[in-house]
Amino acid sequence: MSRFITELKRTHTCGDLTRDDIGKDVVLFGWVNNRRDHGGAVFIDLRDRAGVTQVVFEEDVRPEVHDLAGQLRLEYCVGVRGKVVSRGGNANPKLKTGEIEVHATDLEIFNRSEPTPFPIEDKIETSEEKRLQYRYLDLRRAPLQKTLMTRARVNHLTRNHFTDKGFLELETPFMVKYTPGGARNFLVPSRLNPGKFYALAESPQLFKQLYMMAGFDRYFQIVRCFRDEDLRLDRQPEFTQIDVEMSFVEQNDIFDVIEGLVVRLWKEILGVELPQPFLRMPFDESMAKYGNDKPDLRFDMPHVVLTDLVRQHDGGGLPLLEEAVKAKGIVKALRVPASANFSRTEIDKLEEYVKGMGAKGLARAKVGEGGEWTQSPFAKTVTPALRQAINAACGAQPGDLLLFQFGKESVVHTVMANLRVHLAKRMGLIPEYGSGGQWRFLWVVNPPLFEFDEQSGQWAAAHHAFTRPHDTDVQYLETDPGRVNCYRYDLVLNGFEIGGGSIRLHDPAVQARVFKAMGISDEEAKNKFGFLLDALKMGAPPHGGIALGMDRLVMLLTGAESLRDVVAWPKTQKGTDLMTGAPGDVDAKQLREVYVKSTYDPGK
RNA sequence: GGGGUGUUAGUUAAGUCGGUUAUAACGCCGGCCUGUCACGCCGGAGGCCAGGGGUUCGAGUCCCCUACACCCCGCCA
Repeated sequence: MSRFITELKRTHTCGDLTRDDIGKDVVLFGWVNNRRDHGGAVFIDLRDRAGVTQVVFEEDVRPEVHDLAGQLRLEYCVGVRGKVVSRGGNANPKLKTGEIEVHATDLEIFNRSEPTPFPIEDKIETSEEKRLQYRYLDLRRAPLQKTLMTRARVNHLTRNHFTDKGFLELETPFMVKYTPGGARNFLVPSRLNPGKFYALAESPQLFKQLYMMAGFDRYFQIVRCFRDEDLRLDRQPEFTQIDVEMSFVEQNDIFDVIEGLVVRLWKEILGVELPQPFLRMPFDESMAKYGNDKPDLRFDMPHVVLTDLVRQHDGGGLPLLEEAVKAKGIVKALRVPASANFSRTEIDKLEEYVKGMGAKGLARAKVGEGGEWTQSPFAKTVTPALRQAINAACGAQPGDLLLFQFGKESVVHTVMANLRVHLAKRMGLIPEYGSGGQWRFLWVVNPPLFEFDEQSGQWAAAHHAFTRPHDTDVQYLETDPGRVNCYRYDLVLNGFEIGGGSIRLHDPAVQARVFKAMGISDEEAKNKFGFLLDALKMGAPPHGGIALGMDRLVMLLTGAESLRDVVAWPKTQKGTDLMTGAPGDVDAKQLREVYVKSTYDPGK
């Protein structure tokens, strides 16, 4: 057998060797990244996760080793022993190790490789389907290796940060009792308890609060969470949170700790000094100017709210807008500067784009030299007064294009929020992916505690039922629930929500009033959250916390195009694993064992 | 549940107005080559054009359905 591994231990990685190592006898392990066979000399680029080193096999040194080297092909896994030699005038400046090469005296092929389904190169154009099917090959590629190494550093730095600040890394169960509200849970049938189910934890929320009640004071965990919801570019069914909870704190104390972590990560990983404190923006302002609670502030282009203006002008000759306002809808405009120079075809495409999000259309107006509107469904009927008022509100200049949405608030916000970002990408204000080197962090603060749920006709918790209302708003819990704002906060970066949390409600009396406002009876509350309500009654400290989306942080730190590029083993948009075929069938016996019967009918 | 984009050798792409043998590059196989690093040169193999149905004398190309992947809406406190 070979002396490699047992006797010949690895002395260096493929990224280590420099001019300082010339003359050394070294042992390298790795994969054949490229080969160039010149007959009498075979050149191999040997790759491991640290880098690439050129290895030379010369016929007149060790003929049998040279012959074996002739058999090498891409992705063969090999061990090499040889001498480090200067490349002199043949140095390759593209390689970290480019000043040297290894003149091989021994070679072992640990394993040959069939031709891989796609090349193991930094930039490939292979379909993501193929990449996910052979994920272990995709992960051999340097960009993904770098990303996962960055991910490991984020984990490490996070543990250091919180440990330094006196936090305890404590664990919470994944298999928990189903609690209503929030994300849909994955269910796990209980074999020992027929007909009963566990839920996979969508977050450690309740348990971390209970840690506070147990007196642990400062908790953190880098923890997997599970949500059975539809996937997106930035959403996976299992994902990782940096989960934090603290006792005896207010909102600002949470911000300090988290900003400290983020600043540290950006400094250590990117060498970027982030300005502190991060911007804080009220929820209402974010909704008005950007249409959502996760604005991308790398560019401006705010929404212009025209609802009141339309009302003041009694519709101003625009019956559609008048109707929208009367039906408690809103009217918004977006000013596209003349320099963007959209063609008619492009604007028609924009209209198709917004229709896909539920818009009825995309009303527009081109602003003329005298402020008049052309190419607009509103041009003929709008009163000059309203037109001028809208122009002024938008800051419209001749040649600008105004885009309008009106109607139901939620639709207008969704459409205009997405349109704003879509236009910015088209106008080159932000890159299609990645940060463009701009890091616009902000805290979105003071959102309402409740949302009105039209389906049930009830006020429902906008976030969760244990968020602490502002003390000054508690008085409106019974009379005007929509007016109650709360200590809830989201950390936002470049249009992505990368974290969210709240100060929790630790006062059982206020808690009871919150449940009442949501139409939840004492009995119902006890049934659903009894253990937590009990805990609140026995010396619960004031506490609050936050969870950061660790995968999203890494995605933004590395400029990855999607969460799938920062998760080692991700799921497809339908939640499947193309490599293993999960989720898969189980046989009838397994189902009987857990007292489950499938109602799925493949014929339907 | 809805809207959109895509699917052609192992891989990435081309394929005209529907026309007879579906091209190319990389990879793969065989041969040559001692300074390459996107090595080079000569030769070769490789295709259920995603699947099903339809229109047609004739379909990779036109139509319908399905599957899968991706982006978005809904959903995700």
